[in-house]
Amino acid sequence: MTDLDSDPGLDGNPGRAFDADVFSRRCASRGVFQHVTGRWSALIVAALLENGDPLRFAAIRRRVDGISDRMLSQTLGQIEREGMVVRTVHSTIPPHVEYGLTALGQKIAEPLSALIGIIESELPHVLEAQRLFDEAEGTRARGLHDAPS
Amino acid sequence: MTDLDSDPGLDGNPGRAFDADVFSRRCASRGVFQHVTGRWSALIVAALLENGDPLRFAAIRRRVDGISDRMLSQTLGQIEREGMVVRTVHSTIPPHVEYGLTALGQKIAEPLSALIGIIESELPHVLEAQRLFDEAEGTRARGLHDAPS
DNA sequence: CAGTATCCGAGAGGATACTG
DNA sequence: CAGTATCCTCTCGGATACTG
Repeated sequence: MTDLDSDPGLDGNPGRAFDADVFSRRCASRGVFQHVTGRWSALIVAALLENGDPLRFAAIRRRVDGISDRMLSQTLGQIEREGMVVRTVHSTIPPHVEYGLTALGQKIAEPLSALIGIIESELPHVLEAQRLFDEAEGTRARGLHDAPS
Repeated sequence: MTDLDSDPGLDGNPGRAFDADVFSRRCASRGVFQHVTGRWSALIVAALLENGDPLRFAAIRRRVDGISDRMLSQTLGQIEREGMVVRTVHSTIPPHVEYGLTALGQKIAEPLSALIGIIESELPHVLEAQRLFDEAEGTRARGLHDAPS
């Protein structure tokens, strides 16, 4: 369970096999999962995976449409801390900073990228489902929705 | 791009191939992506996928540790609206309601489940990366972190 | 059992301005 | 260019209480 309290080995033993469980509220993996699936993290790592090579700050901002400087900086810091991206600074003027995926970052990014592909291709079905659902909203209270007994 | 404004076919044509792009702020797929990767949706559909069969309200609440009645109800409603789960009511006393994945829901759940598996198995590495990162915080301002010029 | 209604606080996140 | 700092808003989501 990898409890945050009665912790059997969170302290520096990365080789050990944990029985991590994101479904448990107090497992550390839950927090990591929340971050990864956060508003911006997923899009950023997916953008990096899709690009293949490292990207510069401004390039990521351009690709991840709608993100603010503040959130980009903050989110990059977070996923860097979690070992998913590496930050490389070239001390030139003007500064040149690149962000690239680590091996861990790639592993994480792959299912996210797959998810994005599925959502994009299934979007019409989702929109249609929403339309049907909302339409049925008006049709309420007239004996429906029951499973056959 | 599937703009929400100059919309070329969001109105009831699920067969048509869209050029949906989740990286575009105004593409409808962005919203769907945000919902799917929301705080609870991913855990719920993953729980349903893992279980195989439909689950009852209380069973999901038990599995998705920490979720409140309110958020479970709200999130189920949302993903039902998006066509990922089906709600089946058996009009008995006490009421018996089951939630099961649709085909679409399964497609979505699969990469999420894969992501969960990766995070759980890589958790030790993430924790170690965090430790190293935080440790380096103190080691600042002494000429480091530069890429070789 | 399976929800809905209401209230409320914390924090995610946007806008703007400033810096190395 | 690549950020940080400050402020402020607004949504998410928890607690609690009630219903069919």
